[in-house]
Amino acid sequence: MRRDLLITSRSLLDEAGPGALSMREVARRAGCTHQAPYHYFEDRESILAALVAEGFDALALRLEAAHALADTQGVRAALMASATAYVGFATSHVGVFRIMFRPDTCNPARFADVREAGARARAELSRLARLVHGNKATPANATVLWAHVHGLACLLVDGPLASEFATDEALHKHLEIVGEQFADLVTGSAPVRARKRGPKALER
Amino acid sequence: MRRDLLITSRSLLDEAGPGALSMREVARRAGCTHQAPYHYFEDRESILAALVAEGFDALALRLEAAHALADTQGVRAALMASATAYVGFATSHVGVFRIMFRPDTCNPARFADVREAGARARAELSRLARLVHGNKATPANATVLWAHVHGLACLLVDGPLASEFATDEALHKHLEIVGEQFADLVTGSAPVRARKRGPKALER
DNA sequence: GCATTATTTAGACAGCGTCAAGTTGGCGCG
DNA sequence: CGCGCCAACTTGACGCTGTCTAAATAATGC
Repeated sequence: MRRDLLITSRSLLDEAGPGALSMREVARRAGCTHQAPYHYFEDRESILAALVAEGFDALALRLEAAHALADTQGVRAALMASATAYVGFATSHVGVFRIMFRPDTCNPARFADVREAGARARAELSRLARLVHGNKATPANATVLWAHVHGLACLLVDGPLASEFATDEALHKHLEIVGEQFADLVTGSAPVRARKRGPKALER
Repeated sequence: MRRDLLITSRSLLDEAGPGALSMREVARRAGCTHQAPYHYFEDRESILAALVAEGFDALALRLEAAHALADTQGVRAALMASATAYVGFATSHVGVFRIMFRPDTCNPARFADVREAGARARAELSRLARLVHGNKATPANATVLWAHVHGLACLLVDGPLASEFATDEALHKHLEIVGEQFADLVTGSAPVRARKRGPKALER
């Protein structure tokens, strides 16, 4: 039943946003009385917290898988895969992603499991920064990296960019361009010598 | 009175988040009955929309001022100032910034002025991208730029990074480091040239 | 002074989260 | 079997919310 409530809640979240997720609506859809969910969740926020924690875990998992590509396909591939993983998670779990970084909707201070799952995801990003920058990696490197993928995900999920990339193909194509550019940026000057524009790249 | 309601609303938003901004609480603080605000705003969302539109305008203004630095202090300075302006706006207008990119709280589709103000702010970012990348600027350039500052702002405002930069000095210091790095990244090889070749950086 | 309009008020309604208390059904134990 | 017990769930209430309707007051133009 607990599982049922969570599934119901998630679809509610995806369909109509956190504002539409009411204790009573969840109960209604789950086919029980308005008070039944209180046996599994202390309050409304606890339902959201459970979903958020799950979300962070899923995100960490995706990032981990992307990281693993480094062995077979190189650092750059791992970096781009990570970016795609982050953004991909956001766009395919819109409802949950939206509230994962909203302390006024789901306050991590209240939920240890949210904090822990969040830390796992974050650690994965730091690990990626170390992969990219080697021993010289600083916290700022990780921040820049995180900020970039997070910003992209936010803008896509919350509209401003989404309207321009309605279809999945358009989105994917753009992700590749931006991802390329992003990889260039994060890896620093390295791609300049490595990539397409050739020698001329140095002077422009 | 309309002004009064907006001011009251904004402080409410800053103090306790959008969830605490109720039509009735605003009325209470403004010292009128619970129905009076309806004469100036169609519904609750309209109050938020008015604040959001103001927010986008203020943001555009800040970005414009930062952009102007390009003439006297160079492109790089303008770029860093823009980043600081964006993040600075977010951290000093937390309440409003939080809802500026939340379609489920303030839906731009409903409010033309929100869309227009948003477009102005966005145009300012595109202009910045053109400044940085010259004629070769692509939409992707602007997107990368926007994503980066936006991500940074979000992470700072919504907690994950805020906890690490409690004091203003710490934040400012970090912003400089990240800003530097960010400027390096976005300008691609430019900073390399700028640093090594000096004055020639101006020629472009 | 009067009519019209802009403001503001009062009251009602359904829906919300949540507290308190009651009901049901299954399990171990004497 | 009867008993207590505990978990799962129901029922009913409370004050809060946004918003509809209608009435009352204040301001304005003639």
